Parts: sequence; C-alpha cells; structure tokens
Amino acid sequence: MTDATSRPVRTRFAPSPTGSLHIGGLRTALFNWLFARHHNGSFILRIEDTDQERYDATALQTLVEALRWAGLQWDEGPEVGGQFGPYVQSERLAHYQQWARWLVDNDKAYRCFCSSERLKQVNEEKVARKEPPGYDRFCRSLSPAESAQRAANGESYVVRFKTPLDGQTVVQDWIRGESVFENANQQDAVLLKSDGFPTYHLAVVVDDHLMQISHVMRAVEWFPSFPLHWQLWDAFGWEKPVFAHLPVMLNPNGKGKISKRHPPVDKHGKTIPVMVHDYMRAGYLPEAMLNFLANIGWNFGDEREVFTMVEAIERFDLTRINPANSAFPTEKLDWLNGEHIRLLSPEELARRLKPVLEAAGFEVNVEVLLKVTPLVQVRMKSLSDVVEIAGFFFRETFIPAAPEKLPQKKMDARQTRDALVAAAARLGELTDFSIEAQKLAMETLAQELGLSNSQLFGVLRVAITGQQVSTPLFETMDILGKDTSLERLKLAGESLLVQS
RNA sequence: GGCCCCAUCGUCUAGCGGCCUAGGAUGUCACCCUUUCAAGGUGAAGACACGGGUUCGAACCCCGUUGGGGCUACCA
Repeated sequence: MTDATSRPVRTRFAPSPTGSLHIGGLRTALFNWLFARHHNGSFILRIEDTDQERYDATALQTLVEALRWAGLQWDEGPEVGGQFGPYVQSERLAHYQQWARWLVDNDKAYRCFCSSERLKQVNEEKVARKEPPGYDRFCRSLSPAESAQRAANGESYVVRFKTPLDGQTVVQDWIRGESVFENANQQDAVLLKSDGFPTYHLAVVVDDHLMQISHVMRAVEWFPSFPLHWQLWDAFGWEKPVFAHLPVMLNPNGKGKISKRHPPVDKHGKTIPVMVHDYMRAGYLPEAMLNFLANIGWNFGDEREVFTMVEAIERFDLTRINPANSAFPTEKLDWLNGEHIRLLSPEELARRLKPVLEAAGFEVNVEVLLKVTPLVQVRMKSLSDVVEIAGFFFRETFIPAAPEKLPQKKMDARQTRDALVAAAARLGELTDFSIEAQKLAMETLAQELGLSNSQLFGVLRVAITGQQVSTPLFETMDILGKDTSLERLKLAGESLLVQS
C-alpha cells in the first residue's frame, strides 16, 4: 500500500465550530496540512456545523483565528472560497438530502418514523434484558409504498442506513492495516435527522466524495464508525480515499483523552490549557506549538526534535505515524518554546514582545525594548515571562524592593548600606559608564569591601531593579543610564535602617 | 457490559529478526561555567507489561493474559 493515490492529494480538516480550537484538533489539522504540503496538494477547511443545537455564531470566527495564528493556510474553505464550495455544511443541505434520497430509492437506506420515546423505550427494554442497546429496526421492514405515503403525509422521519445483517466489513486503515467488524454488531445509523440536517456519517462521506478528498486523516475516535462509513462509500459506489486514523492525545498522566470538560492537570497540579487560544494568551509561539505537536505521534526521522515546518513538510509522511495514543508532554512544550524563542532574531522577538508588555499595562518604548530583548531572550520559556523578568524597564515609576531584600548572604544592614553608598560614589566618578568600566569598578570595590562579587552585585541588583531575579546587572544599568542607576542606589541606601 | 484500537525509560520517541550489554529528547539529580535567573557544557539514574510459541537467533513475527485508551446519540 502506498500513501499516495493516483489522484491529486487533497486533505481536509473538518472541525465543528463549538468554540475555540481544541489542541488535539490543531494537531489533526497540522498533520493534514503537512501531508498536503508535502505532496503539493490542497488543504481544505470544511466546517461541520450540522448540529443546530450546538450552533455558536462566534465559534467559526474563533476557529479561523486559531488556525491563522498557527499559520495553517487552507487552499479552499471559508473566507478563501474554492471550486467545491460551499465549505460550510449547513449550506450544503440539498446535497445530503439528495443523496439520502438516493440511498432510500436504491434500498440502501430507509425512512424511520419511530418517535424518540419509542427509541428510548426500546433501549430500556434491551438494557433490562442485558442486551446491547440499539434500534430494533422496526421501520426497516416498511414497504416502500407505505414509507413514501407516510412521508408524503408529512409524518416526521429520519433516514437510517440499511446495515447488512450478517457478514463482515473489512476496513483498511493506512496506519493500522486491516480491521474486521462483524456487521451483526453494527447499528442502522441515522443518516438524515428529522430536521433535514445530515448526521456526521452522511455528511462526511458525501462531502469527502464531492470535494474529491484523497486522504482522510482524522482522530481514532472515529474508528468505531469507520465500518459504517466504509459501507456508505460502498453503497454509493464511490472511490474511497485513503484513511488514516490518528492517535489521540491523552492527559499528561495518561488517563483519558484531553478534554475541555475535564481540564487536564500536570504533575504539579497545575491546569493545562486545552484550547489553542489559551496557548496564544500564555505566550507560546506558533512555531513552537506546531513543532511540539508534530513530535507527538510522528517523528522527524533522525534524532532532531527542534525543526521548522518548512523542514517538516519536506519529510512528512504517513509511515512514521505511531499508532499508539500518547500522554500530553507539557514539559517538552515549554522547552521547545524556549528553543524557538532563542531561534528568533532579537528584532523579531521584540516585535512579538511588544503586545505582551502592552497587554500587561506597560507603555513600551521601542528603543528600550530593542536593548532589553537580547537580555531576556535567553531567560524566557514563554513570551509572557518578559513581564516578570523585565517589566520594570517599562514601569512609569520605580517600585523599590523591600529593604530586607537588599542584604545578601552573610551581610547585615550596615554593611549593605555602606556598600550601596560606596558603589554609588564609585560609579558616580566614572566618566566612562560602559558595561566593562562598571564591571571593573565594582569588582575592585567588592575586593576592597571584602565582599564576593555575588554579594555586592546582588545588593546592587535588588537596588537597581527592585527584584532578586532580573536581567544582568551591568547591562541593566547601561540601559537605565547613569543618573537613574545612581538615584536608585541612593534610594536603596536610604531605605536601610541602621542603628549607630 | 459489548465492539474496536493500542502497548520500549516518569513522559515524547528511535528500533521494523542478528548492528540492542536498546539510541535520542524532555524531565530529575550531580558537577562545570557564573553577578541573580536562565542559557550552555559534562555526567548519572531510568524502559522492551507478563506468559507461551515460531526461529540457529525476538523489543521486533504469532497466540493468550494483563494494562491503557476509544466508541457505544436524530453530537461531532
């Protein structure tokens, strides 16, 4: 079996718009996108909004936003059009109704007039008898004439598939090979609902055919309905696409798939975001996110784990997809995000940092930001880290640290104050306030005071930045300037109460 | 419960019958570098779920057990 058919490669991502994009959905989209790009094919976005009860007007917008953030451009779909449109299923009802009708006319499906009450009762009875629940095929034996008559009378009905009563359905999955399902275990699934909307099962087959999808990559959740779809393709007599059921991502502890309803937690008990928008807000880079997702269930081929999507496209194939489900390795995401942050040019990083700082309420002086960026670049795991590490550069008024934070290991208040005074005096004398000059002066001073560099520099750091953890001291003073630096040292010295 | 899928370090993975006394990454720990925090460098601990086969030889093939996961709607 080969993973490329003779047909042009066309893949699709077909989410239902029920909110932001689920992180697992993004990976499914990514794999489809990578495959299409690798084969110079087309990647299609199709919206599966056939559930009116779950309709959400803003969801499509949010979904599109997440996909655009990730950079997964679709060649056909909402907002971009295409020759196989419309790409929103609620606008394609005529197709589904036509093909449902075709199935009924060709004895592949039938109208079911059973009420939901009766269905419920049948189920309860079956369960009571310890039988597996399911429809009892009551309407399957209705004559075509009676069926048509009742429909004509305006009686409400659904269309159900006429599942073969015996035999087996042998399905082919690219990742798992052959699987055999007993037809006797299959239900007469509803294809067309009473509101005239199709179920997923009908819509997916009709659309994948009409849109000439060559490869269907979807999550394994769909595997149980795979035989139904397989039979549907056969019933229509259409050429099937290649199917590949992707493993799902489980909670970090490996228990259960990641879901919005039961938010996963990491080993520290911290809640892990499920939606792409949460990751956007948390300061993750789209390139890191995609790199991360590409490493779950697929691998680059050699031992590299940090790569760009351009590189991934070159190598992407279905043969290296791992059929096993995987826990969500959050620590790797943080690591990869740091790696990608370091891969960025300082200018590019600064460009991405600006909105983060602004969102935190800072007014950003771009010139300062450009100087600060290289200092934070190596220290960040996420873009939002900049606020904590270097936010003080952009604060209107300086917030000094509490005086008790000033003394370093084995230092008392007097010693600390004296060090601050001496440092201010020494730095004040400098005509050359360069980083090197500052460093030399302070190293000399530390020796004179009998302090270690660590002690003296620590005191100065807290005085200058108001923080115990910050950007490097001399670089920071360089950016702040001599006047501001001296002012802060003086302020810190005065804040220390010393009994004489 | 039924049906189906899956099974290598804590985690993500390489491995597709001999190159495996199982490789990489992450995380953890130690050391080095060092003005804090990082980053970087070096090193350590850490896995073929179990039981049967097949074979000269099995992490790799087959069967069973166990474990995990998915599905079980007029939701997708």
